[in-house]
Amino acid sequence: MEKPTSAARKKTSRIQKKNRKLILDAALDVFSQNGYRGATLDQIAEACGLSKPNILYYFNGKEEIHVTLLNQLMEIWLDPLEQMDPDGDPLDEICAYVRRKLEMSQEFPRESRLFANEILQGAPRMQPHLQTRLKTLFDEKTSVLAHWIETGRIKQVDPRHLIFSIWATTQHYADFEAQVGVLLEGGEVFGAAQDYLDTLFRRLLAP
Amino acid sequence: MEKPTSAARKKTSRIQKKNRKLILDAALDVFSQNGYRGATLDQIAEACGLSKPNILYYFNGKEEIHVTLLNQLMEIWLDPLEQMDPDGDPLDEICAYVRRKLEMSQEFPRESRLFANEILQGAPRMQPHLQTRLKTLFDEKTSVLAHWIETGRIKQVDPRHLIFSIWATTQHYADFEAQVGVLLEGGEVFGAAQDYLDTLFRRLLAP
DNA sequence: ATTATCTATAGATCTATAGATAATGC
DNA sequence: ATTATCTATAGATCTATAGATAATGC
Repeated sequence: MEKPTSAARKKTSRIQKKNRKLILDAALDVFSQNGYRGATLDQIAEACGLSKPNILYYFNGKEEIHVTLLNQLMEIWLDPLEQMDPDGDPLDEICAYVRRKLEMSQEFPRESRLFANEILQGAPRMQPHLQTRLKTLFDEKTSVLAHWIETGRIKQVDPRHLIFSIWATTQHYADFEAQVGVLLEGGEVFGAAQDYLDTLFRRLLAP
Repeated sequence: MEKPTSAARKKTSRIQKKNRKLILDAALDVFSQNGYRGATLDQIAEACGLSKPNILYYFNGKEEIHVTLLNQLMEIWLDPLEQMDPDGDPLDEICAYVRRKLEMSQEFPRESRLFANEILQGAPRMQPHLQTRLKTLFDEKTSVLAHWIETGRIKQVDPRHLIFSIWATTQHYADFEAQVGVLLEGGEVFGAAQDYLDTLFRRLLAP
């Protein structure tokens, strides 16, 4: 009799999977552009071609859609930093990390903006994630950087602010795309950005 | 008989000025945290202690409040870059610019977030400003930077991406404060940020 | 038999206005 | 006389549900 909660559902049919994916993709569009409160189910329904009640058949509400997106996002988001290898060449590892982050801005600008929106609003739904998964990874990798500095393999800098500056410079191209677009007026953006950021961090860190 | 439009109003009484300021300050809180669509007149009314209809006595609607804020913001926002002196010492001028921008993040985080929210959503209300005032200033200052590079007073970089990276790294501390706060857990943030960014841009540019 | 979808609508929330009343400035 | 403020509410927009119907899987 009772409608199965999406969590308790046992079998997920092909249609289930497809429609959930459709909804999440449309919701990513809408949430990343309007923020949580600015987004409406109407917009999501329009974007994915399903009716509003049909969307609520797949998700228990607006918030559940948003939270599902943020949870998925966290994994994608941490991946590039996780890949930074403590045993690799320090400068190469850092520059490869910058490159991966910049590629994420190019390929997943909506995800970047969804994340920016959430943090900008004080991370009301993501703070638990930040305090656990992100914080753990951040501490781990700043230790790696600190060790590289101690052993003289890269120059002295504050590892925490180094990471912040990598995040800031790479995500800027997705989050502030509207501004970058106006100021550069056409032309290839990411190639030049890649060259610039590579130079930036090499000159900062090369011993 | 007709209610004077706020634009056409001739005299602005003391109460006028005070209440408009109260409203704009409250609106800055609300818009910067929730974005345009996420903000409500109720929240603004609550925050400034005036009734909703009273707010609409001073402004013709939600949008007018938002636009007024953005217009004021544009001036504050361009000021630090305008101050960069073509006749000063290049490296000092650039580092002083970085310092001013970082101070803005520290002293005016709400303004930074309001701006970020607007750009994140594709700058629907600010694009005209970007295309005129900002674009003009941007072109002017990238020329100055290009000239400094040609004459060998700072190292070779793409001036446009240099400015982007200054914006990104300095504004990050205001816009992503929720994240920075979780990861640094207390302690003085801006002093260390200032040192780091000074080092970053000196090592990038010092000839 | 279960899963998926639709129409209609309840109930909450929002922007904005109407219309009356209080406070202020000549 | 003009400026400032309030109560009440119209009208639009939103989330979510009820209840019926169609499509799919044994």
